[in-house]
Amino acid sequence: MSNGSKNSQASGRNEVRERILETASELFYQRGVRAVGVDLIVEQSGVAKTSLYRHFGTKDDLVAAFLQQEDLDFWSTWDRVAKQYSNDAKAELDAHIEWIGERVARENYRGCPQINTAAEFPEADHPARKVIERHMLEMRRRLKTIAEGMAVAAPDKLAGQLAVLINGAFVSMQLLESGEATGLLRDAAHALIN
Amino acid sequence: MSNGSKNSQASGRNEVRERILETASELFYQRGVRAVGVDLIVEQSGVAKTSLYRHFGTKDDLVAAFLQQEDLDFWSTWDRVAKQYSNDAKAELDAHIEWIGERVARENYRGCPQINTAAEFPEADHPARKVIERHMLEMRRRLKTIAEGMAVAAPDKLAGQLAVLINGAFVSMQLLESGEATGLLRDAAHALIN
DNA sequence: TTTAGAGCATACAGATCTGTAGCGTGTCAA
DNA sequence: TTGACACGCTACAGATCTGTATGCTCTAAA
Repeated sequence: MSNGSKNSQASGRNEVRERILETASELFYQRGVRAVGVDLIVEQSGVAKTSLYRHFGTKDDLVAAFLQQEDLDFWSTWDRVAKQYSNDAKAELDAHIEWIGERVARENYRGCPQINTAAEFPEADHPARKVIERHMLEMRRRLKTIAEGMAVAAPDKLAGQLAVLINGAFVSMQLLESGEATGLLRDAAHALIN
Repeated sequence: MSNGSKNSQASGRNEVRERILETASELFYQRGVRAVGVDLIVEQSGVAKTSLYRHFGTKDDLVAAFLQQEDLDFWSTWDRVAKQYSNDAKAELDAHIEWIGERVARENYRGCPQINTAAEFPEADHPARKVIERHMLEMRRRLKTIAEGMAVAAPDKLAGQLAVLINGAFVSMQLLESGEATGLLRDAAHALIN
């Protein structure tokens, strides 16, 4: 029972915190935040409830930490791809569209965590809200940089269109065939650029 | 206190049912479904809890009824607009984009109810799921009909792109300026058509 | 006039939720 | 060796959740 690893706190200093966050992220994403109680997170991560509250204070803060981590991972993938096309904005955009399209087509894909959580927590003062807003603005900012690299007439406008398009792909699993996303996004993006 | 109207069941035969559904819809949409308990709906609609359960069976069924009603209203607006451009697909599309853009810019806009609820209820067998899927497919179907009316090369593909774009607008309040949606959508749609 | 049923009100069962208290144990640094 | 602390475990407080039971009133139809 409990968990496989038997080291209590030997290896990493924040091993417990990470295990909680990982378990919570998986559950929050797959089932929805409000559908997952802290008791379930505690049970599945094999951790004491007191540890969860020591590290995160409240469930709302844990939700914010979840989105913060997702945000970090998302831009980390973005950066890794961007690095390969440092002087070709058009190719960089295509590459982003490709991995995003692939991600959307994955088996257990459940949409963008930021968008999903925004749907669950409308309250403007919820700690997750700040993370979500930052994430959205960052998306448009990065797309604008790429648009500027392509020397289009209105980079900010194109960035907005691309951002809307990408967000649309995140929430349109129901009406896209499996694997349709990448091609659809790419063709749409090219049409918008011209 | 309670409710203004003092007629218990005089006027409409389903007046109680409608009052419950209206109140629930408002609350579900503004606060999120899981955040709203049936007790709150009962209190705000000035109705007995037993009446709620007599009419809707379970909360999940009430959620499905909520989405069904939203679906109905949405296509009702769509049809009213479509009727005015029965022989001009391009103009019809522009008109749809306009009212959708306006809706997205509204003060208390909180996104598409279908998309929001899908984020809250991943379970494939939830009664709301059927409604959501139907709604999404209907969106693409209607856009395809319009695309065919415009005699483009690949109507279904264009319909998919437009549907993704519109869904994107529904979830991108955070990154669009107020009033930016309509113009952005229209220009993007025109670019996609050519 | 009687009867079926729609609605209201209250109370409650039973589950689940977030968060805390109290206590024992092992580790690491002083 | 001793003290600080992170962690686990159990139990619980207090709120809230969905759904049901019970009993009353009023209306509409038979």
